[in-house]
Amino acid sequence: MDVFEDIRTRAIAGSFAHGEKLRAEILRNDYGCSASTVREALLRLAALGLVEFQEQRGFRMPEYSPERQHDITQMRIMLETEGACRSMRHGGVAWESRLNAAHHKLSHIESRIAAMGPTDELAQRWMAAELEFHQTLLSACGSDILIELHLQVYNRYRQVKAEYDRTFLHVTENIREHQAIVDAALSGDETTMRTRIFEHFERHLLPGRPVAGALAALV
Amino acid sequence: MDVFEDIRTRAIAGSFAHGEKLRAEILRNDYGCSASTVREALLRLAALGLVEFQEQRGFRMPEYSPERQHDITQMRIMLETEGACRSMRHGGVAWESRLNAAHHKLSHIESRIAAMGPTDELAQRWMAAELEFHQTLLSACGSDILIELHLQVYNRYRQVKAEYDRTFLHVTENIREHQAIVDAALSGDETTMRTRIFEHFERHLLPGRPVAGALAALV
DNA sequence: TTTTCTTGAAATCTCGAAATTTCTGATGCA
DNA sequence: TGCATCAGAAATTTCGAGATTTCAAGAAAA
Repeated sequence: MDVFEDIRTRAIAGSFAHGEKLRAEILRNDYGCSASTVREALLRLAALGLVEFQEQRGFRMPEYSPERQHDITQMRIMLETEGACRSMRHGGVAWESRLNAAHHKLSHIESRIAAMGPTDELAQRWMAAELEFHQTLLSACGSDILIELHLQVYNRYRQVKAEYDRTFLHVTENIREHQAIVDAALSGDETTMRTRIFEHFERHLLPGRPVAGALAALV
Repeated sequence: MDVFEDIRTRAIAGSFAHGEKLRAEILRNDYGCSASTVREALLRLAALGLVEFQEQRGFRMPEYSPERQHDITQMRIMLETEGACRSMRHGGVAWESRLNAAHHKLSHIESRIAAMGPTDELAQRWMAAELEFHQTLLSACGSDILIELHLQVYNRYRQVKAEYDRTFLHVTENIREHQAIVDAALSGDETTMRTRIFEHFERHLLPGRPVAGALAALV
């Protein structure tokens, strides 16, 4: 079993509490491997910001704070607007149809959740489809490093919002907002795209707080 | 000795050739520690993008390509304009004077290099002062994650430009461009700041290539 | 009561050897 | 020659034990 991948998933899905200590000696039991192997996985997660590492003091989950959520959300808005706008320029029809397909898959899952409530299996499929949609949005931007940084921020976002996600309030709004983003992509207007992405994230920002540079014009 | 820190410095300063293989068994000799300790350091560097890691195939330095340089430069422009503009809003006089001090220190070193040529000791001090200046630029932006991502990108940039840096062509232009950025900070005009940062990096972008979203307006 | 010291327990980090996987190049076959 | 196969060598990864450091609780001092 891939220890790194599995711990990463758990760290994102909220299996560990905020601030919880992660002991290699304990986690090894879940995987039947040595503590060193777990330690290796944790070190890599730490470098991605999903786990905190202090020398001689081991690993722990990051603490939750509203400021951290605001900060991460702002960064997602920034990276996704930039990436989406670049994709609009260089992606062409191929990109538009991939985006459409990703949205279709996602909204299908979201409708079922809205109708029958969130089962574990649906929640898991939603996680994958949500990531795929947002990655498709950036996929034609032409910048490897933008895509890489976005994945880092996306993972941290999921981690912060883990328990929020499980409730699936706002599914209906989500469907509408995602659709609005797809429409913006097809319209070809970058300002519309920026606005739509901002609106998608707006409710996760702290109210009454100054908003980022390039974003300010949208408010 | 801190193995991680030292290998990081070497990876940035250009001690290793592009594409060179990094064997833990070899590097351990430089530090008198076990291969596992070196491996741990390399894993962390890999997660930062300074070293490439492939499962069962070890570590190697990233290959150089003009596209990679362009990509990293664009990302630096994006993150630094964003960070600098936010700092201008929230930093106040305290930030302005810190920026002034950092620039003074940097330009002092740059003048000496321009006059007497780049000794090893001056080059090392330049590296530290250059980083400090650009970090000071972002230091009042209020976003931990922006600062963290910027450091990642900055390190990759240094790595890509390692041998270029050692020549110290353009020292004179650098002094002028850094001064122009400080002036923009004092003027309080964000558009000026964006332009100045773009001009500082312009010569490291590929000519005749479409430029990033928010940047396009400046060209 | 509060602070500092001591000390045993627990956690973290390092190590070298063993297990596993990949690489190399030599051999055999078409 | 060109291609597949198969050792042996080399590199990578895993492992558990031992060394080092931190943590926690109680005793001594202020």
